[in-house]
Amino acid sequence: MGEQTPGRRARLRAQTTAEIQAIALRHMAEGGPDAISLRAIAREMDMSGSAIYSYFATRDALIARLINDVYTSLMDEVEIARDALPPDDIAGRILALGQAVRRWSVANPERFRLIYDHPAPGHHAPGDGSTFDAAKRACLALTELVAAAWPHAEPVQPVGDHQWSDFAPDLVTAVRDAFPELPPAGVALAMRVWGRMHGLVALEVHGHLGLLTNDPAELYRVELLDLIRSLGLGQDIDRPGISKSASRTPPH
Amino acid sequence: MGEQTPGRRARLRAQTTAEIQAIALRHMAEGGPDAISLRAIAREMDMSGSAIYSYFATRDALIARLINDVYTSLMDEVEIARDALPPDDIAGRILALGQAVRRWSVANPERFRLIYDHPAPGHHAPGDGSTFDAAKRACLALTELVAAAWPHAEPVQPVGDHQWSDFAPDLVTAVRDAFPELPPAGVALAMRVWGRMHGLVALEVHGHLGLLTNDPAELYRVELLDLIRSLGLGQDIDRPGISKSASRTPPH
DNA sequence: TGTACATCAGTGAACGCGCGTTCACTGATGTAC
DNA sequence: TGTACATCAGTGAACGCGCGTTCACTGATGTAC
Repeated sequence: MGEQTPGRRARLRAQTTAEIQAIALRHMAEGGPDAISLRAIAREMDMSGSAIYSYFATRDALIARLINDVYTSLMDEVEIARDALPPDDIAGRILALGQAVRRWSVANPERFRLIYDHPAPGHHAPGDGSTFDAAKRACLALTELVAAAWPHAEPVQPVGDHQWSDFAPDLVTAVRDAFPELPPAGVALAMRVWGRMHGLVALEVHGHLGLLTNDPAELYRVELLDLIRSLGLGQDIDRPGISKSASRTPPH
Repeated sequence: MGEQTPGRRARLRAQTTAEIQAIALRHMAEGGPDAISLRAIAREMDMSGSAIYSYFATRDALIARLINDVYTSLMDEVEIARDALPPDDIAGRILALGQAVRRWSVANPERFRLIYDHPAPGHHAPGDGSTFDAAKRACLALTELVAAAWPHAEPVQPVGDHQWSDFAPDLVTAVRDAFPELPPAGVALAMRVWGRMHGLVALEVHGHLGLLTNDPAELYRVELLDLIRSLGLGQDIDRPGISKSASRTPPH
């Protein structure tokens, strides 16, 4: 009774697969990526260790899947935050995107480490393809905003020496398709914006900032404001939506 | 014959200790921090596994020592690069410091990971004291430059909400001693500068940038120029010492 | 210069651990007639 | 509706591995008289 298109077995299978991943993520959150052990996961599920092999061919396969899913969920969340603001509010969107990145990262430090630190020990990214796709997605989301800001940004940005040939061919075709007006320097700027958003967050997630300040959120907010200024959008940053209170708990 | 003050035994001892550390660093460079195995080190030195315990009480003790030494050597190198320029050339010093950070990091990716990523699995920083000192040293080096730039930077930086109470007491006293004119916002700016220098480098070291561009050095150079501009030192960045050719191999 | 003793670097066997992965298997769940 | 068969999730024992750490010890190097 109750056989949908996926089939009962298929559903149970998917559910077990999901449970394995969930436990793996929790173990990772508790003990780092090395703490992912097929035997330990099986133990927690009251299964024999070998049972996992019906779901993942190998420990590496599980980890590769986790990386993929985690990166996707980060980008989903970030894009939702960005899309909460109107497309023409570029400054607001950049701020929202940046703060979403930080929020997610601080809330999920181990997942952050999984995708941004080196892969778990012994793990070699399979084909590198998926990681590349994820990085490209992140970079493209930023490129879209930078492309919109480019007319304001170009006059106030330092002149660098960037050619199309400096970038990965895949990325180049994707960018030229989507943003025909954007020169190589714009792509470079998008990557620098990515790096700038990454820096403080990486320090915080790895515990280096917490020893020095107890208000990293404000530090990051100001950094984003300066970033927005450096994109030539300085005139937009004192609007109400961007006020301090929006990003910080009670003003005192 | 030939007994100096340290004593022959003491010298041999120091030498063996150094060799253990060197091998540990090499193993780490090859297989990540997990690849540090006391037994493997001993094997390579043609010693029994237990012999290591005359030199380090525990695996964690070895790693703690490595972190300390590596952080110190990074900061030594960085400060030398900075001091190659005259003290009043603030923009030049910032650029030199930043590029030294990147140079060292790209040349020693595993050491970078050792000090900036999470500690090796199972390793809890002993007392956190040493890591704190190292982070403080890095932050103070930047604070010195930011303090010098502050009169130029303040008018062009976004206004944030920073109090002395937002920072670690140790840091506050150190800063107020050394730079009495610098307000809390200046300390915050120093940390943001740190984060900004860290971001692109972290992405590059972890292999995320290499998939997208093959000239991360130029990306980083332009980022530093923009950073210098955002400190109000824009007028200084077109001097010869800062020209592109200084940071990049042949112009074509 | 020679002898007696203390130091201490290094040995090697052992303990106990958890791991990834393979393999021949059982028994329940679903499918076809 | 009932029977015969195929599927396949899960079992449990085993292989072989490397690890950190402890412990009682040996033998060379240094020191004191």
